[in-house]
Amino acid sequence: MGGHACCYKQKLRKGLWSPEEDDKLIKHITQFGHGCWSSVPKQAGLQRCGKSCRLRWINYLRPDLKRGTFSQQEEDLIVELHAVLGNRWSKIATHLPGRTDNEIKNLWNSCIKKKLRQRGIDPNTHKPLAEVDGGDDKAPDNSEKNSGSGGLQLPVTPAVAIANRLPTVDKSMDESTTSKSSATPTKESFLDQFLANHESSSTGRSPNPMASFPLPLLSFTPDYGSSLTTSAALPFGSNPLLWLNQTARQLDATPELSCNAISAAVSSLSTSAIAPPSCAGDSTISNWYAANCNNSPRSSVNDSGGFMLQSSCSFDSGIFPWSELTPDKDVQVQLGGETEDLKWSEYLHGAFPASAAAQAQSSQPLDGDIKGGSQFTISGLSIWQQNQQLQHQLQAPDISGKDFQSVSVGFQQI
DNA sequence: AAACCTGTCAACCGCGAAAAT
DNA sequence: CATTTTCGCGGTTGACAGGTT
Repeated sequence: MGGHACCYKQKLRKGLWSPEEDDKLIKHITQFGHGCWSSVPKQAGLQRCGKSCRLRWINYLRPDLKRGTFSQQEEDLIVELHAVLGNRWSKIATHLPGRTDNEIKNLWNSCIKKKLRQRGIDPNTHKPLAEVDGGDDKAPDNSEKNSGSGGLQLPVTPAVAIANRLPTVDKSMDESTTSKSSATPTKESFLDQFLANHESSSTGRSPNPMASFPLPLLSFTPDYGSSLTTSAALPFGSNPLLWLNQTARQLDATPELSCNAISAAVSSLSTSAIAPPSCAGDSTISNWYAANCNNSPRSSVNDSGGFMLQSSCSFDSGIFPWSELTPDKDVQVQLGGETEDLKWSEYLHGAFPASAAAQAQSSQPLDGDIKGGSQFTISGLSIWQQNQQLQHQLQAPDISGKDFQSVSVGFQQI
């Protein structure tokens, strides 16, 4: 195998990352942002190429990553999105907050494909295997196979049924944020709006974080095992909090509405960030990092099968960039209409490894090429503990409608 | 107990697009 | 406008762990 030209030239390290390297990278990025990736390794003192640093950060070290097993609803959503978007993993990943394209790609190749085949569905075309010649492993060509233009429409999965009704999916559609409004809420308009909302949220700066609620789509996917019913779907434009309350009542009356369904719903209430998992009652990133950021992924996986409730914290949908933060600058934190003053340095102490925080207090940004992409929204971390409580409620195996109502109250507080 | 098989996942590679020069 | 650099994406590889024979 060849290597990167830059790796050859500079004899850079390859392969697995050591904890020390991770530490360096985290410290550097939490202080200065990534800026130009090619300059990161030099500035962080790493013998890696910038590409490798970027990958490590995006796929493993970012604090807003949701780790652990995929829920059934997440898998369903991936299947649905794959039927529409094909192997555009990064696009699909934008609809699953806290998941990386690499993670989704791996899941698809190792798990979902097999499951679909076992159900007699061709994973590439999303059509019954019997109807697919050869069943080869070529990725779907969205603009052709899924457009459903002409020819006999064979029985297909709900996902491809929807996809077939869509206009040709091409790049221009991906980038479009315009949504077609329809007087009658057909499935087509549902999906159109779903995608439009997701596309707008995929920028990380969606004005309406509720726009990416996945339920309407999931409600069409009984074949994939979703336990959601149409009645549990959130109508677009409705108030999610009202929906939560209403669904809470349904829960009491409908115990078969599974916890997973709820988790999938609530997990999409905010698309911007994920609270680090497995740290209930111990809510610092340093602890989370100690528990999760090592080179033994198998030991760091949260196997609860549940989901991680998201806060409004994000490195990508930031309120202010790192470069604008000075160590003792007072920041105002929005908490559901209330503002809370705290010092940035205190905040760092509470949220990051002490060493990184200490360095942050004594350092200034390296140069002016820090990009907006390395921004950090402070509000989410400050409400972390609230999220931990909500996580506890939502991860309970037999969640009740009463619990769900308290979740709704919790969101109102957020 | 050893060899083999299988699944998972982090990381690498090459390419194209976008941005910078 | 051409060239170079940087970034992001999707495909692929290889290490590792656990299971099976």
